[in-house]
Amino acid sequence: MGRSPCCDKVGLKKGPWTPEEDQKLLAYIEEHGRGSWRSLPAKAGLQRCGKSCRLRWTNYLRPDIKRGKFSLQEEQTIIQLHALLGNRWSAIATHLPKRTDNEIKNYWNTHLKKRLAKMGIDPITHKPKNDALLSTADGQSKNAANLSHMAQWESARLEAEARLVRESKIRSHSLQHQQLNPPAFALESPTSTLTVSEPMVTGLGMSPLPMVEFCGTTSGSSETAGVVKEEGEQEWKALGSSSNLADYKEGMGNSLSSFTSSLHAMTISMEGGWTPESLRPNNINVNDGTIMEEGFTNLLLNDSMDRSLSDSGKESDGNSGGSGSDYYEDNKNYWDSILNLVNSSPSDSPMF
DNA sequence: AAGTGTGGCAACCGCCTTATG
DNA sequence: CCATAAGGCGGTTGCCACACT
Repeated sequence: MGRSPCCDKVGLKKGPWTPEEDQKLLAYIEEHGRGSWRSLPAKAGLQRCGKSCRLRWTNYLRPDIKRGKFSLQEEQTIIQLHALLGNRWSAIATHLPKRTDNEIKNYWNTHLKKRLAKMGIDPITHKPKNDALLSTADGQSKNAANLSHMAQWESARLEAEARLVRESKIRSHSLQHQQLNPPAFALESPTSTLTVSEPMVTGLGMSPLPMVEFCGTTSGSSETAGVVKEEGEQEWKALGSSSNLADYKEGMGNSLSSFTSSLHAMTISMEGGWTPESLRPNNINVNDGTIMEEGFTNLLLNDSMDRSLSDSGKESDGNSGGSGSDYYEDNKNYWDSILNLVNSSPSDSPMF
């Protein structure tokens, strides 16, 4: 019944890995491949449990890991994907080849979360904090507008989440289809497999939407998707023609576009300040190709600026170590660069 | 120079899902 | 179909290095 008993944990070493242990694990995997993590420690001569070996390998020893400082581009990707996916680090890591979910998680917790918090952005919901929005100089009319904007913000986020759920449902439905008709295109990373099918009509009132799938490397998912994995593979590889690559890029762009276009809509509505007029639906033009980035940037910066102004005379809290205008410029550039990424065509995006 | 505080990161823990007999 | 182990994932902890007092 069931599998053979798990490794007994008596006498197994814990804590930091020594260079000797690393060498043993590396040597074994290079020679034999990963195989079963449970049996690996004994075969490799390690006094560790399989789980510990797997973690050490995936988070540190894997040859295709990029270490060191995160680039601005990577930061942007993390922030955007976290807005969409939340703390699904493995899913986020799918879009950052050579970075592990653990590394991304640590970087988020130690750097990005704090930075967003400092800027008055709730790192969990990715929307401006209530007090930040409500701390504007003049009174109630703006408060009402701000609350409306917050509702729109949340609405945009929920819409994106709903779309993800829809796609997930479609995915499960399409797995059978894929078994008969392998996907037109597939990407895979050492830790996950991503497949994209041809665009399909996904439901009532929805435009054709390429279907994007995120599959773990659990045995079966790759096979189901019609992808053959190679152990020790060091680079992502694209299976398919360049035209299919274009389809994939377009699909990924559409996948994220729900959330970002909603942000853009809000951006436009915010332009010119927090006025009731700006909230009218016809002021929201999602299809407008020219996105007014300044509005969103200003939203992100309003809080710090407001506080900076209202606290004039007081010492700044050391957010940037510089003057208020320096801080404003830094943040503005930061968020503008994020918006540039969002607004650029998918083919321009380094993400895709 | 010594003590203390803080940040960063590797590793562990526990839960959940998947695979297997 | 059920029980159970393996694998995967996210949250948390603990250690180490560096900064500050």
